[in-house]
Amino acid sequence: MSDICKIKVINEKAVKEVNSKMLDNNVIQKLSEIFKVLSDPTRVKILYALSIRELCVCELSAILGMSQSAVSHQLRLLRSYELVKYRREGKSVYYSLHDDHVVKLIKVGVEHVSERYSSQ
Amino acid sequence: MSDICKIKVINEKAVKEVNSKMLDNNVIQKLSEIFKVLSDPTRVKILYALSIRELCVCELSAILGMSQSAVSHQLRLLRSYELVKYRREGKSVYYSLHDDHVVKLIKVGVEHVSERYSSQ
DNA sequence: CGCTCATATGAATATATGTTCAAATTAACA
DNA sequence: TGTTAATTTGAACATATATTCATATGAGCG
Repeated sequence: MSDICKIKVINEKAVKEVNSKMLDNNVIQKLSEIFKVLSDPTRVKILYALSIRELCVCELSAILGMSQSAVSHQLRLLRSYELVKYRREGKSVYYSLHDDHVVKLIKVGVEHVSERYSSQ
Repeated sequence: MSDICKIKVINEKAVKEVNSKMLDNNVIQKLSEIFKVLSDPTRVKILYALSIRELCVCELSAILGMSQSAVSHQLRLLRSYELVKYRREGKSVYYSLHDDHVVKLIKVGVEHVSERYSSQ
């Protein structure tokens, strides 16, 4: 925070240009938050699974090969971001996607990954 | 890992269906990795800034209001994922985007965020 | 060469986070 | 109502990670 580089002329131009076009801090924040949610394999699997069909915690834990507790913790997080919703049916709680915004992101991500690790 | 739920009939059907349609583990892994890169506000800012124009470390640190060291550490990470490339010009090192795959992701993310926090 | 500026790097620290374990809810059902 | 199954929750632990500080590298320049 102290040692900012000394070059003046060229910098100011570039810095000002970029600053004027930079995304709003609030948007950046929300953006990185949503990416953080998707930065965990378990959560991506859960969301993708739910994009196929509604599932209860038990089924999810079987699909993921993980403890119900771990799955439940992740579902709690996904709930807090309003990415999933749930309904109770007897003893089971069925989860589904709140909407399909996130699945779009995942699909674009899949494209990115494929383009990166196949042709190139 | 021990207590998988006891319901048999309904589950097997759902579990099998989802498992058959589930994304490859390798893809999931790579997917969450790229999302993890984007899960930090600083890195998103860097990538977005570089999508506007080529910048040296010094300019980036001015734009972000962060120490050169912190920026350099993040650039190193972005380099390791081949998201940015660089060229030396005298004492400065100029960074630019390796390609624009990631910017696509960021832009879809921005759409997601806007749709989420404006209309709804 | 010695000096300075731009950048990189390594160690250290503080903080965040994913899973496990144990215990608590909640609903069905006999 | 007492038992069991499905889920949730809280604490704890281990691991990851973003930034800082100090130092190293590397290029220009006198």
